[in-house]
Amino acid sequence: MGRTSTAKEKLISSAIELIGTRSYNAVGVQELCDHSGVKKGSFYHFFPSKRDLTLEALDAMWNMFKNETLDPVFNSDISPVDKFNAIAVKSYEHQSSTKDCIGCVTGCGIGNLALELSTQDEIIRQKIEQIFEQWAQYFEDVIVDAINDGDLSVDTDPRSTSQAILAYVEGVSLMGKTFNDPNMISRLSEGMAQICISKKKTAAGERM
Amino acid sequence: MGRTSTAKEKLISSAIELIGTRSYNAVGVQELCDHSGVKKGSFYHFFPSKRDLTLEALDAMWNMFKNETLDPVFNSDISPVDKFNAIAVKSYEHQSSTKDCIGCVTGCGIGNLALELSTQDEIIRQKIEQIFEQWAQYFEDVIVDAINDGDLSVDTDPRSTSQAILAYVEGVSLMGKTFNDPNMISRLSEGMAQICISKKKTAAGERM
DNA sequence: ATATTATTTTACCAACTAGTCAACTATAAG
DNA sequence: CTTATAGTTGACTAGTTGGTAAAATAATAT
Repeated sequence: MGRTSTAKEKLISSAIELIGTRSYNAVGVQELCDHSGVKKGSFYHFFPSKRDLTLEALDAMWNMFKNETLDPVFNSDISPVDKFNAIAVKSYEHQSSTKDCIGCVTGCGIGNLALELSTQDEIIRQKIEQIFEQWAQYFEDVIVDAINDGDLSVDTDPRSTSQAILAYVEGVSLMGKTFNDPNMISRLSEGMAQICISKKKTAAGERM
Repeated sequence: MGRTSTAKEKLISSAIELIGTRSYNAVGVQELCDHSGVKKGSFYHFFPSKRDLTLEALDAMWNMFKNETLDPVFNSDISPVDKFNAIAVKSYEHQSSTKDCIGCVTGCGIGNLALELSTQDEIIRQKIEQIFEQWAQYFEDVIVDAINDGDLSVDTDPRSTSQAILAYVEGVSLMGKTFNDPNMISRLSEGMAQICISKKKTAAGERM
């Protein structure tokens, strides 16, 4: 009943675009509305607050990333290494085309919000924590596979290793954004592979 | 001539504290002044803008980190691995005591500003890029030492490896802040060591 | 002791912030 | 066609933002 609207969806994609390329605090409700062609009264008809929009934008970002990147790669029938490589290639291509398009590397929209808001908004922090846990789960599953296939040492701890890989992915994004250089991302796959290598195998002889 | 003042120093340390635990855009000039016990007119006597304060705060953060953490560790006469371990331990201790003190893990103040402002303020982005380059240089030097000592494969590319380690350090900080858990940082040393391990068969040293 | 200069203070600004509200309008369902 | 309801609109807060201008004050070098 009543009339229908696309305002909510438009606001969410504007939030992804504007907050994603700048920051939460640098983008105001008014700008979000102008960019969406929505009046401020409508904004507050659909969202109790700017924070609630951001929470929904975070969900949308994560779903897009899952559907367009994670699921296609991790559901495909390729080797664990190739899965990491595929993620690295997709990440590079994404940052690279963003740079071509708007002139700057924007990094990971989720990681950006994580650093900006984790100490300021507990609800948003928890949402991002959940997203990161799901994201790391993709890595963990493939690490378990690799251990079972004998491609990785049985000494590898899947959980902490998957978190380390996610940390590395986020760190590389941060470097790419800071240097405004997509090429920073091209080292991603090599580093991910190295993090997987269990230390214990070399404990006897080598120092590092 | 004229009178002397500590206002500038007080403003810089307030900036490090307040912007470091929240964010650039979340902390206003007025709050910086109140926290320093300095009037706004004095603020603009010493700094042309909030951005200029931030630039000086960034310098101060980097110098503190160098003097208190990097130099003591990297100038000491311990093995490369132990140097990485020492950095990891100091990072953990710092985040841990911050959490005890103010209730949250704040991560790396420089990395926080990097993600918040890199796409918005080119001058600040460049300053952080320079800091990261100096920081990576510490890692690069020790990697070269390790190669010369035979502790690391001669195939290791010191430059890209040092950047990868810095990426990992920043990524781990990001995870620690997002999960609000200093224990995230304790995996730091293991990951750093693994990133150093060169895959001996890699074709050529890719650029970063 | 004075002139010089660095610093402090107060009051101010225009633009912007997130958020509110009540009147208005379009529409889908009965 | 009516009515209930979902969505739209524009005007409006109250507080904050970064930044300015000029007068007042304190210290220092001469």
